[in-house]
Amino acid sequence: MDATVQARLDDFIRRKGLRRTAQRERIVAAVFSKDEHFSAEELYERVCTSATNTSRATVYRTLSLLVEAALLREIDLGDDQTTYDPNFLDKPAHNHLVCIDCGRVVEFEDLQLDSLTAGMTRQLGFEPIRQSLKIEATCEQLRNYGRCPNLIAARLSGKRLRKKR
Amino acid sequence: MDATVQARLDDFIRRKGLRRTAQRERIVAAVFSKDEHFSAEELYERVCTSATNTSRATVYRTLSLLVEAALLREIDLGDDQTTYDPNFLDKPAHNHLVCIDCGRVVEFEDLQLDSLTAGMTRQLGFEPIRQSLKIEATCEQLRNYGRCPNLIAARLSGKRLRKKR
DNA sequence: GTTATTGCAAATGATTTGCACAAGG
DNA sequence: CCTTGTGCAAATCATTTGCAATAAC
Repeated sequence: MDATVQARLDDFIRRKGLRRTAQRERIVAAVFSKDEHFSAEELYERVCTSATNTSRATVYRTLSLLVEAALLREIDLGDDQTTYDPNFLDKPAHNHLVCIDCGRVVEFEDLQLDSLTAGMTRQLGFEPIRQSLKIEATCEQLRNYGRCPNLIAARLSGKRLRKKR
Repeated sequence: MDATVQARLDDFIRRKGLRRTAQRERIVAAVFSKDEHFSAEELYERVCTSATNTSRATVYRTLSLLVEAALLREIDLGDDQTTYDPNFLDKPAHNHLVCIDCGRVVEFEDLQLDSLTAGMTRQLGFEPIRQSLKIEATCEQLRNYGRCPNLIAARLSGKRLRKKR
């Protein structure tokens, strides 16, 4: 876990008078151990091993705290569960490309995009706070070569691709 | 209801071998009677008067059909219900600005934005299909004058502003 | 007459919450 | 101690679904 995250977290805990518990430590560690997106359920599975008992309720409650502390962002990828993104402290306005075919999610930033949308927002009489661009696309690799490494990897790991109700 | 919508709908009904029922007619009429966004529940209330009986299930089922027929689009405005947008036949890639303060939703298009994102998508190895930009912003009017006509109107009509769980 | 459609009520599934017990400071 | 945090199970809430009754074609 990054020092910036640690510092911000300590500050948040102090300001809000929160307590340090084993569950929270474990959840926070799991959240920031990689910088991939995850769902609450995926996090729960990472954190609730046979040895350590952590309930879903606590996972959800801790996630809310981290979002409130601005250490984590909620994003909507079009499925029916919230996706959390631990990887944006140094990327204030990042956007997502979701592949309809292979499920890959690509994160990107673009200054030109940001200034374009900021200008539009002000023109409309608002002050921009946050933006998210979601691009849905198809995979050229899959179309041209009939296969895509990501799709194969996803199937092997049983990862959810897109679970629309 | 617009002739294009009617034609597309007729075509869809024919192709899929669907039947014309009183419920569907009523729902479709309600959907396209204005070009405002709505939730399934709002539509249900518009359509289920004392005289005519229409169940939520049928409303949901018809909404799915209309989305499948590409006559309606589902959008996510950050609350916990799907919002439907009947007003996009002539606006393929429209985007939304949601005001955190006054709840106003402004729809807009921008060709520059579209070509920018299309270029980025292709560079990443995908073919763009659909995009949605959601900008969250604060209301300058409210900040500068202490009030915003939209907020007042929304409160009077009891309209949902942002219902985050 | 078939086959699609409806309404109802029950099911689903992610998330939240009430509450009694446990644990941090 | 006193208050915050936890786990559990029950509650929510939008949406979906099974099924028997009904209505298109």
